[in-house]
Amino acid sequence: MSQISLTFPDGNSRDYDAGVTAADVAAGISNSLAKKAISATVNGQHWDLQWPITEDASIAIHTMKDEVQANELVRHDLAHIMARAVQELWPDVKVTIGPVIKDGWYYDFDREEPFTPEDLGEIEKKMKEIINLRDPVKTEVWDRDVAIKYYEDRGEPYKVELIESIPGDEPLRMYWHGDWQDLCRGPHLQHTGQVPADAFKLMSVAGAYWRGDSSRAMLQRIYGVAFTGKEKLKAHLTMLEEAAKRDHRRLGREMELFHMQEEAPGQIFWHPNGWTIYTELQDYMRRQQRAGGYVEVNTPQVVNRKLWEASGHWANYQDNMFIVEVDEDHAREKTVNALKPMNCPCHVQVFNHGLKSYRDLPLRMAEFGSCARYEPSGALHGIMRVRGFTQDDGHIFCTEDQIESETARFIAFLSKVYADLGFHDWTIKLSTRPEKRIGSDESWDIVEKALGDACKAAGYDFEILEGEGAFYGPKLEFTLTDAIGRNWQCGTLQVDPNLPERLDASYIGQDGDKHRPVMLHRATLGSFERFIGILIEEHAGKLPIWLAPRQVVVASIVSDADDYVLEVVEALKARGVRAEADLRNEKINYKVREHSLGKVPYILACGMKEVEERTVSTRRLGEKQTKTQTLDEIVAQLAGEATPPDLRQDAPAELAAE
RNA sequence: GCUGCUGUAGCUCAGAGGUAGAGCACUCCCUUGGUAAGGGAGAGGUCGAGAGUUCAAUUCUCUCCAGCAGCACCA
Repeated sequence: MSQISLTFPDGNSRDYDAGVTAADVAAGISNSLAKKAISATVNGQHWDLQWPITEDASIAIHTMKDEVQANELVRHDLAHIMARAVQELWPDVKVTIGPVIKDGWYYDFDREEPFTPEDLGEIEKKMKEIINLRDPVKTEVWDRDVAIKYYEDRGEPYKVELIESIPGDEPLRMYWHGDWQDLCRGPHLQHTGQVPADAFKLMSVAGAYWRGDSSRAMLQRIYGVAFTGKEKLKAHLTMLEEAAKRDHRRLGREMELFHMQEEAPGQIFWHPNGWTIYTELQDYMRRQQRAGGYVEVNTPQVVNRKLWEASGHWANYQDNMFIVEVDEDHAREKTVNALKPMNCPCHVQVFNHGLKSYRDLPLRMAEFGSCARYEPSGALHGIMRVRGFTQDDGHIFCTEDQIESETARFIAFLSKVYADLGFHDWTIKLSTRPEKRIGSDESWDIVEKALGDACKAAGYDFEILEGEGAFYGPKLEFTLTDAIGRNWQCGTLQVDPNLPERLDASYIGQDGDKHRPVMLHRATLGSFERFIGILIEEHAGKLPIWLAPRQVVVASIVSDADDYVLEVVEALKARGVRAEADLRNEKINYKVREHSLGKVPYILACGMKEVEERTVSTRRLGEKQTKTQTLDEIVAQLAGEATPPDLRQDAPAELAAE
């Protein structure tokens, strides 16, 4: 038998018979490692302990201490254990697939009756029994025909379909957890007892389409989360609770920011508090865009279908548009219109009005454009996914040569905005040509390269999303990470030579001929509505003071201080601070509690002592400690702190120390 | 849009085949209290909408609407 050489992480190597398994290798090292081992990495590939190794390779044996591998195996084995538990409880249930996902796994089942929450409890119990059996996990490679016949005989049509979709040259691997069998590419643990029985939880059950195809059967998907230890599960569940506490729908209600009601599904009734955040953010963006060389425009909401036909939206996007037919009794002429789902066609109309010269390019046109999209009902989510929203939209009309510099310029713009808004952790993704596309390969080459080079020139790395571009051009997506680790795609930049063509945009070049400009669609926040949702969740409602709807509440401790409280409020308002008086007949404890829950950044309490000394007792949100400050001092301080970040440097000199 | 669940006072929720209840919030009264809930009284609901079964429906059935979770969608 031939020999192979295996190299260990410490650099040492040893010879083994070809076909040796990682389990044999571990056993050769020590008894305890043989027991503790869960898998190996062989030549960089995650490797089942049972798989034979047939050539020289690097090898590392993993134990539960190797978090990455351990998590994957635990979750993967739990998927099988759950499927086994379900089939032991309900033998008629058909199994499909069960992959590992972030923090856990899911498994899709075909079963007549839905699983109930009580069912989940039973399944969990059964899973723990299976874990305690410490059944060995075994694996074999099967012939295709044998596997298909096996599943046909067992009445598992989904498995048959799966096997049929696996390329013919790939070996089909079977795994057993005890007597229960599943098709699986592995790797898996040594035995079910290696799964920690106290570090997983079944979370929910929901419908999911077979193979993600909405025209196919709806299966029932059970989600679970699992970790390598009990404490980690607990930490995860705590994080979920934290996320629930931050839910912008709940905070929006509690902080009286907005509401929604069934007469206008997917649209927002902004209340004074919420609208303050909105306008503050919009004012900020407007200043940034002016400084960034944009001209601002505003275009119609209700636009005749002729324009949408010309732009291509009527053919490709109609299902998502609100169609507005004007009644003949009320109008001179019956017309069919649509609420604009996007601003771009209207911006081209502005561009087309009057002759444009190459000297006008790049022309950066911005609009806080109110758009309406008929989103599928199931897609709606608070103010994050709505049917009526406003984009911080912009279109840059430029030449192909200017794409790179304009892209670099936009990245710098976006970077400043995100930093001002407190987001320092964000990434760029470059989506390249999809299969279904227009335009020549040469022009795709040029434009994709321009986007990539612009990122590099701006000093940013990017990830490539192969084939994810729009049919007309590649795009950059800007994704930020929030305080609890969630990712939100907000900014975007898309290259579009198509729409100028369709809507016949042109400029006069240096040569005196007409040329076609390229359009860059770009947005920084995406939509104000969604971005405000993100901000609310990012800060758990405790917004930075410049965005906080109510920045200061001045509360009287005794009613004899009321006049002074009003004077303090006026002094703050005169400096542009959003201040309110609370003169209600309540104890200071009550007022502090209420405004703390309302996330007001500052509470200034005034009793007779403050009246006599012309001071206030300052309490910052979340701090127990209060501080006595003179009226002048607190007014100057708050006027400084409440200034938007982009205006800070212009703040009066007295605030420079802030 | 699909599957499942849900819809009772402004909010959070309880309840039953015989036309409703709690806490908080709200209004009024007492209380002027020093940093996360002082006390008392009062007002407030076509039980999501429509139809059906029934002597009787908010409760049971059906349809619709909306919300929640997931899936699909997000040219």
